[in-house]
Amino acid sequence: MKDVAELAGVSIKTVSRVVNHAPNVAPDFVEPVLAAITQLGFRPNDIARTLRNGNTTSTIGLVIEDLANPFYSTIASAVAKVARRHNSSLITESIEEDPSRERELILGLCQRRVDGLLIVSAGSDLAFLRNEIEMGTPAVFIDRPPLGLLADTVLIDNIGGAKAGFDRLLEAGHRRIGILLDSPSIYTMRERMAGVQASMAASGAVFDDGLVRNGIHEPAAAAQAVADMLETTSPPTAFFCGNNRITLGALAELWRRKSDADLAGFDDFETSDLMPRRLFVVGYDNRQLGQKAAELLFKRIKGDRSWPVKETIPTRIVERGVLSIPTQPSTGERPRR
Amino acid sequence: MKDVAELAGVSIKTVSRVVNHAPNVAPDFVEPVLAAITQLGFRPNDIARTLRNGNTTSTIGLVIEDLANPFYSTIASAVAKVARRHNSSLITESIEEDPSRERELILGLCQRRVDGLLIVSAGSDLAFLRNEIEMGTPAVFIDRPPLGLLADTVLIDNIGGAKAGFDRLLEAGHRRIGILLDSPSIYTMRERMAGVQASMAASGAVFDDGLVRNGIHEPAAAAQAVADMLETTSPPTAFFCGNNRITLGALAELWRRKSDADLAGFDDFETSDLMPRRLFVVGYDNRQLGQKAAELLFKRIKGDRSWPVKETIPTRIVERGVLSIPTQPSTGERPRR
DNA sequence: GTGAAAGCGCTAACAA
DNA sequence: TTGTTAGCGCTTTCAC
Repeated sequence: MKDVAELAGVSIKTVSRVVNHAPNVAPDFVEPVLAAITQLGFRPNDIARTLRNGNTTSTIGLVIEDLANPFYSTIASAVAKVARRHNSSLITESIEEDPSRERELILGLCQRRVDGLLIVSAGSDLAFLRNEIEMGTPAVFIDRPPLGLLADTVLIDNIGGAKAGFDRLLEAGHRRIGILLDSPSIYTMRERMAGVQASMAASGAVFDDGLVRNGIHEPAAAAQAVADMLETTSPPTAFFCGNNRITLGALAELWRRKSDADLAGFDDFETSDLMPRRLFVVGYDNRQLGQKAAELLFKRIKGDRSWPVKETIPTRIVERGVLSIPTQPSTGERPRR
Repeated sequence: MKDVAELAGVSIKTVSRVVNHAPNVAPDFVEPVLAAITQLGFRPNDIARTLRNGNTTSTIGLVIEDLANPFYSTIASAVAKVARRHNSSLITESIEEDPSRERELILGLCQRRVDGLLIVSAGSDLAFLRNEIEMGTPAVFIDRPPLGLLADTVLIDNIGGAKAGFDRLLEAGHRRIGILLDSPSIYTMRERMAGVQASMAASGAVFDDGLVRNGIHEPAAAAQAVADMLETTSPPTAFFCGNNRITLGALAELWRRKSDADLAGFDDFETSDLMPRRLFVVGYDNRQLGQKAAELLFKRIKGDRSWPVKETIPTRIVERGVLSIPTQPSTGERPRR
């Protein structure tokens, strides 16, 4: 910047004014400055600018498990769109398989002085964040409420959705329904299991421990669980899956075995209407999770200090599979995921 | 930091040393400093640190079209993993539907002083980047070479893959093959079309303009194109699709019409083995695109000034669809996409 | 082993 | 309207 000023024969401050399109600069000055800028390839340094201007970095941080999972990438996409509207950029940190890293990643973002945080928590204790929030870094939680903290949260209607999905299987006449879930340490899994139990209670069905499989973290494990259960003496006639990855694994295994066991799963997904058999999915607008959370966050960033908000995204049961394909293809319009 | 120093009764510099785990600090000093840090909730300001330390932000920038598309989010995930290994964070900027924004997004990242850039170019002229690269912000290009610039690039074998895919349809006996592509302004589409033409040339097939549809940007448009072509007087007996989104739209429409037209498409995708009919896909390791590019970038960041490199990821043809499902479910292990 | 002072690149406040 | 000065929060000389 000093070099530009020298080359243009003006003061460093004038350069600053030109760069920032300040109102009062003599037109005679602006031109040589611009020339010098291009000649020297000068780019204003946002780092220095941020340091000077009270630390608003125009950056927000997003903490998720893994961008490769469409659930998270859809959220990230929605967040990015809102961020852009607010002239903000997005730093994404992936926890991947190691929840213990959650804390260090979040603190790293705080050190970078992001304007705010969006967190799909892996479940670790987030009490330490209270300080950071008080120090001026607001945080909004997505899909799972924070542990040890009261803060804005955007959730899916897990209980209602799971109940409705399970209801559908009961309505179809099933009485032995296999239940496939990821680890109960995950909030959504506990909630969805509660929804299943609510459905059972309402219908007078009897809960059978042997029909529940936990800790299923990938499709292959779901397939294995389905295989195991189908080979018992009294196999389930239907399965309820706790998320989309489990649904996919279960579906593949059912197909492979030419089993006609019914299937319902939480989460819709992009190609659900092209699946080779009927299935019920608990669908919702995945993008809304990210969008609403980001909008809440920017309200906070702008100074909103009102009481923390909890929003819940509604769900609906949809029948999917090629048997239910509509007359006009809808692949492009349905919420992805 | 000044406050911490005061509270701990030491100099500001000592605080700095403690925070940075500097080698030579008297143990007597470190403890009260740490106490003061926790008491005051002090977090070192990375912004200021960066400014002082010659502008290495430990951040890289990724410019893509949209995280909601699994093609891009898989790349982003792979990049994030490499970045983490190098203690770097990832800022992702989405061009979305407006390629003219590419330049401004890239320059914005330069102003933020990212250590390097990873770009899936939307095709605008990137000559301006030469300056930035010379000024010390290396850039690596993914999936499409930069326009007006020589720089590291990681590509897919588009021509070879498309040729092999088209060959497969010809081998199956098809002579009228519909070709569905996104806009020819996209590099990969031109390359893949070239691959198709190479296949035709090798087999002596005659090129028919009427069998090509361009500018298909979403599944619904692909479905429409398939519908149109099937209703002509001499409809194609097979379709070749330029990318995964087109393949999905075409597949949905073929299913809806109960058409047994054959299908081949560039890009594999997560649920391809659960599609209700046979299809051929041009598969490749999608994560490698991001991973190799990121590794190249970090080499550059570390000072490698050797001649620009061009890497090509190989492809292979795979038959997908439930008819080809293997004995053991493979959903969890195949490269996604 | 520790501290004082200078400065990273920029801009707000003030002076000219 | 333009330039000078000071300082954002930190770290790096270089004395002490």
